[in-house]
Amino acid sequence: MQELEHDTRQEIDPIEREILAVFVDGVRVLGLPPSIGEIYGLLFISQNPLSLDDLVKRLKISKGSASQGLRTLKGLGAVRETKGNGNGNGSAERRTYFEPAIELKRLVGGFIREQIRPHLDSGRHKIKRLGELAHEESDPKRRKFLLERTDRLDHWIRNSGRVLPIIQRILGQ
Amino acid sequence: MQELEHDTRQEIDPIEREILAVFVDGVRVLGLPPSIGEIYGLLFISQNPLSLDDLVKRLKISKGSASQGLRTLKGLGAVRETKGNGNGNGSAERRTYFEPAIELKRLVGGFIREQIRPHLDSGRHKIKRLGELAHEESDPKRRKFLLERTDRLDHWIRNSGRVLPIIQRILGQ
DNA sequence: TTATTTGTTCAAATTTTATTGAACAAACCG
DNA sequence: CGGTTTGTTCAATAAAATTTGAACAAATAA
Repeated sequence: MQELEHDTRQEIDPIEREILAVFVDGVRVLGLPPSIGEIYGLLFISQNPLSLDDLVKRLKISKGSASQGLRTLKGLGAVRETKGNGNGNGSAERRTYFEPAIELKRLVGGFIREQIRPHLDSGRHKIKRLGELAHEESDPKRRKFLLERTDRLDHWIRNSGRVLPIIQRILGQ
Repeated sequence: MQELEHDTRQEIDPIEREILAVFVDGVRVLGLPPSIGEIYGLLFISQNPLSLDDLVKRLKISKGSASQGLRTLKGLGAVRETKGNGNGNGSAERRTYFEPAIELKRLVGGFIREQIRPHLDSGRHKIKRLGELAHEESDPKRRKFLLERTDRLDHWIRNSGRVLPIIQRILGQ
């Protein structure tokens, strides 16, 4: 079957290249790999949904990278799938197309859910356990000190948890 | 000169080991290397200030790592120097000792100042430039779309900036 | 049925980041 | 002065994270 054109020029022009760079920098701050910044960035500046294959061709990355990157982005709620005719004509299409979620609220929510909450939760558990261990310290002075410090850690975690919904509320406009 | 004992036992016991692990995990989330988590962690659970040499011996890390880690932590405002007699006896001491800043407010403030603000600022500049580039796009439809998107990026950055002082306020108790 | 398209997985290769350790400098001591 | 202590720097090395690409599976088509 003949490949139809649908805004999938091959080359990435200079302004696109710069936008991608901004996203690569952005996701690095969040602890995500460059390929994810490129994938999300290209979706962000594309007027039509793109398929995995489009990403591979235009970004010149491997299918493996594209597949894993899309999985992560889906997990973050940062991309949506639009099954079928993403190419705009009426033909049947079984390929999956992707478009970016561009509402900051949604992006932040996904990041908090996937990357922050799990760490806070596991942190809370570990610190709870630390408190128990501290109780077993034999030297009373040392025990008091350790309990003080584990208690402080506990406060840190609690306060961090409290701040998240507020962040979401402020960014959700 | 004879080395005096001042709570600088050589070995790290199991509870200390676990606390260090919590800090190593914690700083990884912030994009900092493990050695920094270990250094801050050991200071956090020490009842006396420690010298660079104490860190090297107890954590079994190189002098280079300890020196660079301490520099980063100082830059973040996460450790303070206490020049001179950190060992508690009255003897003259020219070695520098370090203690951790344990107020969450201060830690968060330092992190925002050193790691978040600079990225937001450079992001703002890059995005401003992207907007200018988008104006030069020749295809009117494409230009409109790109301006829409760069404008959205601009809003993201602005909102992110707005949230920081609020975070600091909430965590500052 | 076989051939083709679409996408996933994961071991190996690559790239990036962190750590080491030796050379160096500065400050103090005798 | 020479010797020692304290700490920094940075090129080389080690370790960790990312990316590739080939093997594989599932779904459709012929």
